[in-house]
Amino acid sequence: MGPIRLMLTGAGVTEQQWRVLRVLAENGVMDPTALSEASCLLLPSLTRIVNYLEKQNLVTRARHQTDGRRFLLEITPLGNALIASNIPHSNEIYAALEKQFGPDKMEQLLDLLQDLSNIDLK
Amino acid sequence: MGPIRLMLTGAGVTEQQWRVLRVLAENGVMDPTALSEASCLLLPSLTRIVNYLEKQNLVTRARHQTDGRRFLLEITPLGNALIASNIPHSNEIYAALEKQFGPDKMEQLLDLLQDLSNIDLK
DNA sequence: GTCTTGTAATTAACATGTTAATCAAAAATA
DNA sequence: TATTTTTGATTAACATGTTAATTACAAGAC
Repeated sequence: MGPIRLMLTGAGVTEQQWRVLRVLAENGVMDPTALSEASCLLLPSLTRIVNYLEKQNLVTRARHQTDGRRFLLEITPLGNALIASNIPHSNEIYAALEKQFGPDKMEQLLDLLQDLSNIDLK
Repeated sequence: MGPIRLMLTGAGVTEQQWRVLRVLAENGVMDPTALSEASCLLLPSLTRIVNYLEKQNLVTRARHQTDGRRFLLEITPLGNALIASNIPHSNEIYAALEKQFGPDKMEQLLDLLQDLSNIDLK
């Protein structure tokens, strides 16, 4: 995935940081558990990533109003700007990949992977 | 992949260490470059893994006779014993997965992944 | 209300992923 | 042959993956 890596290097974020920001941009406020699920990251990794993104003023962390265990994460305007200025290029790269691979094959592949991940051995 | 992780924990190795040992058991003597390719690891990761496996007396490292830059890696009898005593269980797990997923779908999936990895987005 | 149990998130410790820099040895070139 | 270039492997630095332990708070049971 060379082109994607290039785009991310230009944006100054890693794959995982990009994924976290993109999910937050799409979903608005989320708690760490939901965000980790949606961004395919384990909680310990997400904790470190959010710590870093918070220092860069790309996301904010606030305590939940009623449940003192939970936190609420939200992307900042700076974070949204980073996404907005790179998402077109990102989408172009994905579209080019899908076109070259074949939209039909892409759909087959995603279906098969979904089926595989639903398997519970035993 | 819970069952595989369980097996590996029982054997006392990680996924990557297991892969390196298995490839060496199947292919005999290999240099780091070939081994990294065959075990899907980048060279820096492989270097660390081989360092560890060498300390555990699971592999040996020797200089190449004619090319002073290269090394020759080989699995030890202890390493072979580790593989031999766990490979039957490993094969059972894979067979169960293939059966539950469907051998036809498994083949389709592997073919699609191979095609995808062959794509070179210019 | 106290005690127990469960849950959300973090921290700790170690292994691997990733890119760049380094080093030694081989190969190519003048 | 001396110089340059290339190659094989390692090291360095930082980010993430992974499992276990820990902490703080919430919810239930008594």
